[in-house]
Amino acid sequence: MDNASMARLLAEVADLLEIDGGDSFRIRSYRRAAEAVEQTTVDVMSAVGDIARLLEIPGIGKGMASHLQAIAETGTLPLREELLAKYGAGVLELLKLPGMGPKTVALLWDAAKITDIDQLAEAIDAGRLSGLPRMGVKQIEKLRKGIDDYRRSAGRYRIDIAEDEAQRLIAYLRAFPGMEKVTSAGSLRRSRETVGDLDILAAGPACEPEKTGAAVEYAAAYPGIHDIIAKGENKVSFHLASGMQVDVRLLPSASYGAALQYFTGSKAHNVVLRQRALKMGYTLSEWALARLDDGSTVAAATEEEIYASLRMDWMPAEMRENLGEIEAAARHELPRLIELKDLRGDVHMHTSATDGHNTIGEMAESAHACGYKYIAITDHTKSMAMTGGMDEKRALDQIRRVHEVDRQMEGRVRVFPGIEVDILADGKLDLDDEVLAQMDVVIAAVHTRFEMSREQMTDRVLRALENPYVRILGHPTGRLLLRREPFALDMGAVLRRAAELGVAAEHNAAPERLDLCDRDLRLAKELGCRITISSDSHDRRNLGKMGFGVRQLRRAWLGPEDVLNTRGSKAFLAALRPRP
DNA sequence: GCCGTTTTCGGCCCGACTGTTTTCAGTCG
Repeated sequence: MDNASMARLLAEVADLLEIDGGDSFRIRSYRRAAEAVEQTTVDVMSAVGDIARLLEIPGIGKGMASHLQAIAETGTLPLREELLAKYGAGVLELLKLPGMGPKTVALLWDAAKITDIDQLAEAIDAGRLSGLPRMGVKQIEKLRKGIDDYRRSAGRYRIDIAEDEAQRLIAYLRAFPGMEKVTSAGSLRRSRETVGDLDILAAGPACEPEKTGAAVEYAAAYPGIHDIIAKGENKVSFHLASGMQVDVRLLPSASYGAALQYFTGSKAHNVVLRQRALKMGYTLSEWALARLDDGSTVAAATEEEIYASLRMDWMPAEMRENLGEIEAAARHELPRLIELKDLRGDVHMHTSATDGHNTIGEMAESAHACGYKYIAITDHTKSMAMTGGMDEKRALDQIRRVHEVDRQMEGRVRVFPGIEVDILADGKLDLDDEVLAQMDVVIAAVHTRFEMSREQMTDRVLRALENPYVRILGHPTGRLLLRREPFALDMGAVLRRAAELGVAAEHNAAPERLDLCDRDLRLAKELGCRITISSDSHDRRNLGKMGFGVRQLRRAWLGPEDVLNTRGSKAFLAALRPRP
């Protein structure tokens, strides 16, 4: 078992203990241990024999070490089994509903014998919840909506999780002799934020027609399979343990490009492309681009040949949504899209002063190792109490330390003082202007998770933008993909005002955030609002991990000139709203 | 359940906000 799975088990115990009303400090120990196991570079599975190594991991003590040993041995731990037997596994899913915490789960379990989402939905419909403590009309309505949202989003997976699964499977398939080209297609290749199912294409000698038997059997024996949906001559479909559906297609090499084009989509892109082919006297399928009259193949082996035969330039998969890319490719006017290597700095990160794991110096060194020329240190402010957010005095101390590290780096990496300042309910910022004035990078961000009308939220952000020290609007849509409802915001109004004021909008590249969806990013470009991309790193190991974020930028057709941190440090600061 | 040297016991994390409470419990980050 890998660290991540072990961490998940510990986190489950924490959740279950919370429902059970356990000691809050003990619960936190399990949570901390879960985080520790996920973060540590120690491979717990191979270290369980050596208790001293486990104890070296901060947050793991004697008790937790023996739990880890139990997990390694049995795949679970007694406390978890005991609690699962009492409450059922469904309660863990209940916790994922917005507004549903351990106390409410316990209440529902206690008073209405509700142990999973289906039972909750049924109880709501039957009106069995009204009359329960703290279950007013609004609360029940919120739960009903939460269930709907949850069910709608279930079945789609965050891109980073899908990519992980795909890479594992691809590595497995490539190990089979005669399966040479293996790649993912579909929405994963197009870099959608979420992916419904995996499309994996494989070609090579073992995938040629009538020779696929052994390769099919091999694919169907993938260790991660939960159940097989279909198994044919050139296709195997199955579910993974996570519930994700996978289609593996075996293709003759001669048709690889046609299949890759076809299964990458999108559907809308393909429809228009096939119409274009027809007008030119061709027909396009997953097997080939062929002449209508005699059926002879025009192009099939590579995507480039197919697009070229349709008198178009090849385009990156991220663009294939029928949003004008076909016309642009036909006119040979496709824009150059931003690439990871264009980035020269990262301007949003946390240190151990608040909820990060590393010092300023460590972040600076890691940035240098990533090839960055500059970073900004942007810890939290005081109203983010749980993160140890900084008050004015600590913020000033932090500025001094940042300048010190900046000097020590001797120009290898510039280190700018900054802050991720919280926007309070009235639109005011959570730090005095005199302190903000000393920061190079002031990111104003909404951290509320409370329901607020679209108008209120928009108003709140607009007011914050008026503060002259704000230079970047942090993760404006506040989306936590697939987890909670995004808060509604009039993005048009906010981005337009930001553009007027010279405030840049931040695209948070952390895969679980990706705050600006491609639609918002397109909107920003349209409204002339500049963009920054940041890792929001809380750990130096996440510095440089901007790949998924950059792929979203590419989906919005953004080029290096649209994104501010493709510029050098001076040009970057100069491009932000001027400091008063 | 973890941690530490002022401690091997007694700390550990807090503020904003909502709903339903007429004074506060619960959720969230």
